[in-house]
Amino acid sequence: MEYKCLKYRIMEHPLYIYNTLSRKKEQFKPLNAPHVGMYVCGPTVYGDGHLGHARPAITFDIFYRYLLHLGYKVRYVRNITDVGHLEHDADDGDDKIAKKARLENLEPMEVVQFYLNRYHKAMDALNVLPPSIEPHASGHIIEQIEYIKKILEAGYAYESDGSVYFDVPKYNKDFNYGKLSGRNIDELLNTTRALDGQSEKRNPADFALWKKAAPEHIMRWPSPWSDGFPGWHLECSTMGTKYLGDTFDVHGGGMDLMFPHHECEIAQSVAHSGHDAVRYWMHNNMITINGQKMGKSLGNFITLDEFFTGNHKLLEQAYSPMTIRFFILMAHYRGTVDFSNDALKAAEKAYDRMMDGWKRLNELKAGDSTTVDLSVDELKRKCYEAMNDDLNTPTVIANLFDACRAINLVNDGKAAISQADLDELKSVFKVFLFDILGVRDVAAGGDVNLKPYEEAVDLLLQIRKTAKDNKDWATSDLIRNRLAEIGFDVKDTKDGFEWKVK
RNA sequence: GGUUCCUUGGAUGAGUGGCUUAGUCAGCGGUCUGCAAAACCGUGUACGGCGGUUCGAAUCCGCCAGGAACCUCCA
Repeated sequence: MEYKCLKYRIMEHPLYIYNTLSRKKEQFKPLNAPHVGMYVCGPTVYGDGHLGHARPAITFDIFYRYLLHLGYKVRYVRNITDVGHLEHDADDGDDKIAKKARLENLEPMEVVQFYLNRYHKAMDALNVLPPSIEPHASGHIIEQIEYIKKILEAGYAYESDGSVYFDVPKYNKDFNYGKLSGRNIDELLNTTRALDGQSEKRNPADFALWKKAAPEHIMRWPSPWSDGFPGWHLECSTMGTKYLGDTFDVHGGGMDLMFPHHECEIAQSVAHSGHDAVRYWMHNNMITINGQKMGKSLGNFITLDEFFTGNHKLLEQAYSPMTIRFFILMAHYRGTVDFSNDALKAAEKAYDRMMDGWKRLNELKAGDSTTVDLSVDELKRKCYEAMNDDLNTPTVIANLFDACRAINLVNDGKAAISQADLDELKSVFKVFLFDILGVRDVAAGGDVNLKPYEEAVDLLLQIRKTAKDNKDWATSDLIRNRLAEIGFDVKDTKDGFEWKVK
C-alpha cells in the first residue's frame, strides 16, 4: 500500500540531490527502496549548541521529512560524540569531554548528559524530529575495536606504543585518499617524510584509530593494544555500518567535516570492507557572522538559547525557534548564510506573514468558483519541483507566499475560491509548510485547551464591535488598548476583527 | 602555497542561454479605514570587472579582482 504510494510519487517527482562525491546533482535512488539509510554527524556534547549546529539539524530534518512524505521507510542515525574528539592534534590533544569534565569537576558522562539534554531541548524547540537511532560513541567501544582489528588485518594500520594509526601512505598507494575533498596528498606525503622522531606516527597524515590513554586520562577502555579510547573518525564508520549495513544511502554533515573527518571515514570503510560504505554524501554550508564562519574556535558563536532569549550583545532582540528555522530555510542549504539582526527580523516578519496566511486560509469561506489568480495544482507541482531540485526550500517558501497573496485577496473579498480549490490549498499548506518544512504553528497553543480563553477574547471584541457600530470610540479604543497591553494584537477586518497573541 | 566554492537591486536571497515576475524585509505613492493595524495595487539602471563562444549571456568558457571554507579542532 505504502510502497505503491511511494512508486507513484517518485515517478511523478524524481528527486535529485547534490552528491559531494561527484559534485553533481544526481537522481536519488536508494539501494533497497522503499528503505533508506541515512547517517548524519551529530554534535560533540561538551558545550551548548549554537546557530551553526541548527543548520545541519534542520537541513537533514527537511530531507528526512521529505523522504518520509514520499513514502520511504527511513532509518535516520545521528550520532552523539561523547569520547575521542580531541583538541588540536591527535598526538598531544586533549579529549574535549574529559577536559570539560576536569574544568567543571564533573564525571565526563555528567558533562555529556547535561549538554545532551540541552541539545535535545533546543532541537525540540526548532521542531527537528528525533532520529531513529542516536548512538553514542562510548556505547560502541567493542564494535570499534573489532573494526580496528579488521583494518589491521587488511594491513592498512599499524600499532605504535599502544596506539593504532591508519596508514595513509599505504592506503593512498592502493586507493585514492582525498577523493571526496579533491585533495591530492601525494605531495604532502612525499615532502613531509622527515618526522621529528618523537611521534608515534610514521607519517603526519596518519590518523589515530585507537589512542593509548595517559595515566591521568579518565575515559579509558581496555583493548588488545592498551587501555585507551577510540579515534574520532572511527565512531561514524562503525556505527553507520552497524545500524545501516555495509553500504548505505546517505551520509550528511557540515562542509567543514569533509576533510579530514569524512575523508577518513571513506578510507576506514574501504580498508575495512573493500569498498566505500556511502552512496550519497551531502554537506550543508556554514553560517557566517560578519562574513566569517561562526565557530567555537573563533569564539564568534551565538548559542541557540541566546537567540531564544535575546541575551547576547550582538542581538537586538530575542528570536523565536520558528524564526530561526524559517531564517535557515529561506536560504538554500549549500550556500553560506550570513547572520544579521536585519536578516533575522526579516525572517521573523516573513514567518508571521506566512502564519497569518495559514490562519486566514482556515477561516476562508468558499465561493461558487475560483476567480483568484492561483492554480492550486500548479502551486503543488512547483513545490514538488523545488523540493526535488536538491531541496530548494527558498523556492518552496516563495511559492507558498504566492498562495498567501491569493488567500489575502479572497479574505479581503476581492476574489473568490471554490470549495474544491480551498480544500486542496489547505492540503498543500499542510503537506509543505507543516509536514515537510516542519514549521510549527506556535500560536496554536499546543495541547492546552485554550478554547474558553479564546472565546472570552472573542466576546470582548464583540462588545468592542458593538461600541464601534455605535461610534463609541472611547470604549472601542479602551478595549483594544487594554488588550494590547495584556499582549493581544487586534486588527479590524472588512466586517469583523481578527486577533492573535503577540 | 594547495583543494573546493562564492560574488545578483537599499538589506536578504532564489533562478535561468532568449519567452513572465523570484520571494521576504525596508522605502516611496495609492486604495481601504473613525483612528490604528493589516491587506491589496503600483514602484525602483539587479546580476563583480574585462574578453570570448552564440542570432542572443546575468546564465557557457577564459582571464582578472574581491571574498569564504578546508589543509590542527569546529555543524
